[in-house]
Amino acid sequence: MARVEIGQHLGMSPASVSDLTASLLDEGILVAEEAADSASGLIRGRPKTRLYFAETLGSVVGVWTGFNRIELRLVDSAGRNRASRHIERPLRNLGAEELMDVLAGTITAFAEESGAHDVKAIGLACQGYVDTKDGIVAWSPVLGTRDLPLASGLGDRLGKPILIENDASAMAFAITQRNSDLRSGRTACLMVGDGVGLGFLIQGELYRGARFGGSEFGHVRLRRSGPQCRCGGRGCIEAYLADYALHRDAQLIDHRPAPTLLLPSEDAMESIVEQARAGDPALHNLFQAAGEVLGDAVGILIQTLEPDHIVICGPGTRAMDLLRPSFEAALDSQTIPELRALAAIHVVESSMDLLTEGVVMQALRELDLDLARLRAA
Amino acid sequence: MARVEIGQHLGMSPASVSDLTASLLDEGILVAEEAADSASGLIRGRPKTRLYFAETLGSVVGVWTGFNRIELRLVDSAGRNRASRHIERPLRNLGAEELMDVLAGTITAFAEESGAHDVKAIGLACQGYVDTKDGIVAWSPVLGTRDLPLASGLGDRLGKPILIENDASAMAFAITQRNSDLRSGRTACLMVGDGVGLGFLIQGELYRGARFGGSEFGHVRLRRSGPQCRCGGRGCIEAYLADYALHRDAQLIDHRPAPTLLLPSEDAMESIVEQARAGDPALHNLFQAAGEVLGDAVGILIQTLEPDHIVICGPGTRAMDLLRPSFEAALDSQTIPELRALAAIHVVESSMDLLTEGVVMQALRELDLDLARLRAA
DNA sequence: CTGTTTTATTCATAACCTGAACAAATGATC
DNA sequence: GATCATTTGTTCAGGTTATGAATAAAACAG
Repeated sequence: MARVEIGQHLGMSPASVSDLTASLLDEGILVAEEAADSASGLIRGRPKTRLYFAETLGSVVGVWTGFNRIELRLVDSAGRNRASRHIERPLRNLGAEELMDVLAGTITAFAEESGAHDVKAIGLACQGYVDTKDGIVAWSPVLGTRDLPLASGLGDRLGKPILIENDASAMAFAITQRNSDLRSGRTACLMVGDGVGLGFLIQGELYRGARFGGSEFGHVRLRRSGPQCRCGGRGCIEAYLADYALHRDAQLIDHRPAPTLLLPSEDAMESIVEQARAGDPALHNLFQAAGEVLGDAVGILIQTLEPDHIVICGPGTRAMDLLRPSFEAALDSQTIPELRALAAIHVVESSMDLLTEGVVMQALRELDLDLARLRAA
Repeated sequence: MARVEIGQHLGMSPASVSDLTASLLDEGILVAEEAADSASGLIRGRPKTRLYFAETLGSVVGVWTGFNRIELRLVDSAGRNRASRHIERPLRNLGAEELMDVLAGTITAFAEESGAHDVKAIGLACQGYVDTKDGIVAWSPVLGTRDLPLASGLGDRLGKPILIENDASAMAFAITQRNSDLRSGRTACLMVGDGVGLGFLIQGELYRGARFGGSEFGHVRLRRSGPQCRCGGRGCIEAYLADYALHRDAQLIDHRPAPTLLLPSEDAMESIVEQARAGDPALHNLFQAAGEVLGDAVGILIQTLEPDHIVICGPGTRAMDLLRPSFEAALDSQTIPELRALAAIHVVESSMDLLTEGVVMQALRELDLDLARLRAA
């Protein structure tokens, strides 16, 4: 970003920006563009010199822990992706200490094999209600324990600051960071995949509820006596829309094999979608019911929060064509048209690896703030 | 509030507060307490001298427009209540121009008979989705028209700035202004009365959705084929809990007379509640079903927003004893216990006249900002 | 009457941002 | 290719705002 643009974003005069950036450049925190790329073409005037964060300020590891998978990503302080990989590893039946040992070991091994010796912080996205201030997983559908002090546990093992975030919030953050339109006003990101989660942002900042967590919108009960959900309740939004729910119901319809690793693979889900597209009426009904629930869910969001943007994202968007007719019918039937019209609905195809991007971005931001604090001292 | 307290609230040093308040005292905007009230008792040290807004800076009229009633209140710039009254007047079948004529006439008459010649602004609370920035009623369950430019229409007639707010938001604001606990964290105020509305506050500031309106939570559909709602939909929260809904169903049970003025009076509602308390099983069931819906509604709020405080307010709290058993059962059955435990639930008995207090407070605040702008210029 | 406690004020100072003028770097034009 | 227009970035003096430290003021305690 060039100095003028920074000024416009912050509502500051160019003079101030120049002043502040000069000292940051001196300290090596920022680096100026090598310029002379020319080929700028038709713009008159002195060309902008963009400023970047130096890439030598340390790197950050972003981690997503799923039901049976760990996604890892290494990013340097300039925001460039340095390495990423994922590991199949069931985490379901581990005790608290064991879980943290496995995570710490995996992260250390990943950093080493990526040749990163300057890891400054670790960002972790996980399912459930996360106390983002104290780094505690207050409740999770996949962990047996509750009030798990994940940040301090990993911090003790790795000796680095740990940032924890709900996975849907992390994805919502990544998506809004990529699309500046979504950073103005209120944006509700509904992530459909392994589960259903909501990340809600006001003017680009993640909404925080009590204990500084996000939302457990996926476990809102839509149908009093609906299907079983893994949270223990019945009729939750998730119990219709999550991969595990769709696969469970598909198994009853056509006796396909149960997933080998507890949760269905992407291939297994694709196969359900393909067969439904090919015309299998029972599977088609499955997606019709899911679409209806999605419409009801978005309807609740509109009537309650009246967001400017609603984003439907996550692997579940793979079946959006099958969901759409019943989704739109349900949405229209339950919202006041004048209010419905105020919300723009976006479908963003995104896989789970966007999650690590989200937590990395947040961890980098925290790092920046730390830098600011260091400089102040 | 004393200077020290102002400093604590604003996170400023006493020196700065002293400096700023001195100039405001000079200009006559603030007035210092006459002190020497003594009787302070056990506190050592120099006694605080509280500062108040002068009462000579003009007054504000707060108005609530209901289905068949107009509530009015006159408050001076010191925040003291000067006059209030209410008028029975059906507003339902008026056209836009006619409605604004009636309102303007009523407000002028009220100000005159109260001897207020220094009315500086008017705050108006009304049902429906209100664009608080442009002063437009985008949608309302009681008005035929949509996108009614109420603020500019009344502004033209009265020649004064008009502030419009959703009625539930106005009541929520008044309640949080009275109880400082509710101004920290996130507070969801569910107002049950003529209709059902939600005012949601984050750190004491009203949440604004798209077009700067609030929430139409009362028209979230809880039951797919539930009872008819006045919004045109079916199974809305309001269609179970609002006075008109309870009275409509009570009429079917015991053939009581229809309300004379479209909406049931407080007496009529009291009589239903009394008979249910006395043991009428069908009426008792009515409140049981309503309590269940209230529990589901609060459950959605907890799972979606995870507020620190939930306030149930409005005339509907008159039957809280009847609602409570099914309310708590429904709430517990649909929320994750760990999340349920994070929200404190308060029941605040409040009648509709608290609404005018809410809009007056907001209008006064706007006036203060205007003052600040004037001083700056 | 002196000491303690809390509130409020004074004042020099530091931090921060800004407008205005100016320098720099490019495209456009004749 | 010299000059002008246009946009970016810098320098600098000055204004606003908040602050810490010292001090005064107003009460109670013993």
